[in-house]
Amino acid sequence: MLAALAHGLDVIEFLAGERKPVPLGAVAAAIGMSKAGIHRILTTLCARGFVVRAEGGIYSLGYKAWEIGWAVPGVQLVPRAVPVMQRLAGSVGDGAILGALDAGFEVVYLHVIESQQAVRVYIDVGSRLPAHVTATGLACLAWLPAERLQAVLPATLSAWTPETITTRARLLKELVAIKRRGYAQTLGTFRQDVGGVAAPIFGADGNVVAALCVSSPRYRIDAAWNKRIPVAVMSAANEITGQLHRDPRPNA
Amino acid sequence: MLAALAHGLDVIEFLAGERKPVPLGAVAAAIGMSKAGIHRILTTLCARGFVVRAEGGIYSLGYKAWEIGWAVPGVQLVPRAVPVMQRLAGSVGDGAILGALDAGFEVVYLHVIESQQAVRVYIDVGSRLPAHVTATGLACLAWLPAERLQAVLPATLSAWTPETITTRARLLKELVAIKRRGYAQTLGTFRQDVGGVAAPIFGADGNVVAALCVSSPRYRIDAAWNKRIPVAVMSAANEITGQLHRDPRPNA
DNA sequence: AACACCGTTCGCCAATGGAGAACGCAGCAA
DNA sequence: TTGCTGCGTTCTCCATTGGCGAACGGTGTT
Repeated sequence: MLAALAHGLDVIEFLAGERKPVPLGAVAAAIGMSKAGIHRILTTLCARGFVVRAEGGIYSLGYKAWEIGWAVPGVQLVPRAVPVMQRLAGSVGDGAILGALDAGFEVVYLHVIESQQAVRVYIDVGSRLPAHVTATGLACLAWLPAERLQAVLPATLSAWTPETITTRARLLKELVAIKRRGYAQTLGTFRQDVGGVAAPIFGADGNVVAALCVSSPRYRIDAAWNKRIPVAVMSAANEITGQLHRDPRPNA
Repeated sequence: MLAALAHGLDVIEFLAGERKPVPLGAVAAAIGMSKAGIHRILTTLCARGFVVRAEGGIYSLGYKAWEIGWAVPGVQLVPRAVPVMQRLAGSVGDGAILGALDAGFEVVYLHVIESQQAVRVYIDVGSRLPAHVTATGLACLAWLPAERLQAVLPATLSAWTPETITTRARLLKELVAIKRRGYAQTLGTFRQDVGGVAAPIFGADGNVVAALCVSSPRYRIDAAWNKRIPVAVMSAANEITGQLHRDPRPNA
């Protein structure tokens, strides 16, 4: 491991976590390095535009970092998913969430359209959850080629609530059911009072690239909800898939 | 400058430019380092999730990079601007672009809603242009506090077309006019056959944080366009400003 | 079967990263 | 005004470690 590079990434991650300009001393304290060392790192990062330096030596992430983020393979689907998500959120009256698998068994949220309801489910763009606790994750896993699934399945599944799927057998069985049904549904597996429905989005090569999810507070999930939402989510996800097939860009 | 860190950033930028998985050898060739060295860099980046390694040693950017991008101060306005941009694009029948000042005198495009017209103006999210050639840039500059403006004004203004503003005097005069008028308008200053209208978006602290722009092929810009578009753009920009004031998040 | 072409590992030496101390410059208090 | 304190920055030096060249091991090709 390259210490210098690793420390630089530490600094970037720290600044990202802070989400606001930070003085040099605070960075040094957080990383556990001398101010001199941090100073050199920040100087390098500034020279490359990853960090910007304001008067008096306070530092924050620069737009270069944003630029890099957009170049990650797979995220180009976001701009094309947004209009569809917008419409979905409007028609179901709840928030819409777009997530993808990363690092094997984790879900990253790529985009979020917030619900207009007073009581909403909050999810941050860029946040991560284990795949087996969320509808989004289950939808991605269900359509993963069998050997890829075996490769990413961890030895143990963490229990987030009493209702979380924690055995490999139950998970596999659930994934089969999801694939047959066409969508994933969870109720209380992530937080007890939250449920969600998710459907897969396929890239031009036919592989799952992401999943579209509508999640809602549990008390709002009733027979009527179960009748309307899955259909709406699947049709929206299919629409995005269709767009990706018609007009496949460099990546995604 | 930290060589190790700088090389790591080189690799990240290179992968970002490629926008698709790349074998180790190609990275080494592009950066101009030994395969051994690149290997260590990539290993470090993988360990931190900035890069993902596929079977057989081909590498691409990981979602961690995307996550970091969302933490850049100022980009949080994007999700809230998107619905408004969507509506704007729909009503004017052309594309909408959101851009912000970075590195002093550069405009970075934070989000793009593509026009549905057959003939469109293409702009990539994350791409950069000098502020003085684009309506977006002029709008940001016009509302910049005077001392900030002086600080970022470069000695010379590059000429992109015969119509580009290239003297400091003309630029300052134009900025005053823009501020009075409430929006910036360019015609042929970036590319001869492109024109645009942009209006500023203000953060909760009252400073310009970005500008909203509608740009169009020159031949479509006529009296009717000039009547409709500026008003629509200003009202959309104001709407975003209003949202930022009502609900100021951690940053932006 | 021999070859060519990858990515990966190994070992070595000099370059350089990082600590600590010294510096300069604010803002503040006496 | 004159110290003092808390910053960010600069300097110097030694051990660390970064990066190279070479060797290795796997794959696919001729």
